Amino acid sequence: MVLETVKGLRNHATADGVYNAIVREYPHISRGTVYRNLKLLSDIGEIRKVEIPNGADRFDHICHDHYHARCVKCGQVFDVEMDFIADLENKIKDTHGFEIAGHDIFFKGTCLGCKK
Amino acid sequence: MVLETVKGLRNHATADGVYNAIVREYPHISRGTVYRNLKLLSDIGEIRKVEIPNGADRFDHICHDHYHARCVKCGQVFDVEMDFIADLENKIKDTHGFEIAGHDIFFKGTCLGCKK
DNA sequence: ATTTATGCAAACTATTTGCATTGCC
DNA sequence: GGCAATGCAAATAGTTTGCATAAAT
Repeated sequence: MVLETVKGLRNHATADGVYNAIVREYPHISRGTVYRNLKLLSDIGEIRKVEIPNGADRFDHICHDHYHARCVKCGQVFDVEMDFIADLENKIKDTHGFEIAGHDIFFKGTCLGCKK
Repeated sequence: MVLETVKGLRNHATADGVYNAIVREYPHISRGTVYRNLKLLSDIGEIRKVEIPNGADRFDHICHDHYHARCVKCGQVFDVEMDFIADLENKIKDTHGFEIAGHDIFFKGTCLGCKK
């Protein structure tokens, strides 16, 4: 049910958003269960956990690798239409032995709604 | 004193790290004061606050724009030796009205110490 | 019956804030 | 005296966890 909900809410739902969506139909569910299942689902790769700097984690149904933008006013997270730079880590001059496993890019700014 | 300490600890200190460093010499200082001064100093641009996905904020003395890598095992944050991509936001195909103010790149992986 | 998941509440981490108090010009 | 900075504790947000109960196999 958590999986269905994450897929349904397309907008990078927070754990709390998922909980709120589910609790409307199943008032007995607890936050603990939501968190546990979100963790489980992202561990097995059914959904993706997007860790946001200075903000609650977001959960998205997996599609392609992509970047995110966060509005500094309302905190909403948006997908960024930009090609994924698969070879970005090759641009690092010296990793000093750090073994890179991946990267994320976050843009910050003001969303359309908050500009008004 | 908070400023001195952030400059002294070069390694992206957390607020707690700054507090711990100061409290050794001034046992009376409170976390609240450290947080308040860290905020103040980063607001006026004396230090830089680096907001980390899924981790405590880090504070650094300002130098150039640069990216960070975080070890998934120990949580330590490292500077990445890579040119800053000033025009990265120009690669976005359609911002949908989102006004970009800046970006950050985070690499994740395993540091030298934790690989052993 | 035995494993597994759930609800609930408490704990935890990082941070902010209200408020009385201290220190300074 | 008056104003800003501090200490302290409580409040907050997001998340995890221990444990007894309830489901599922």
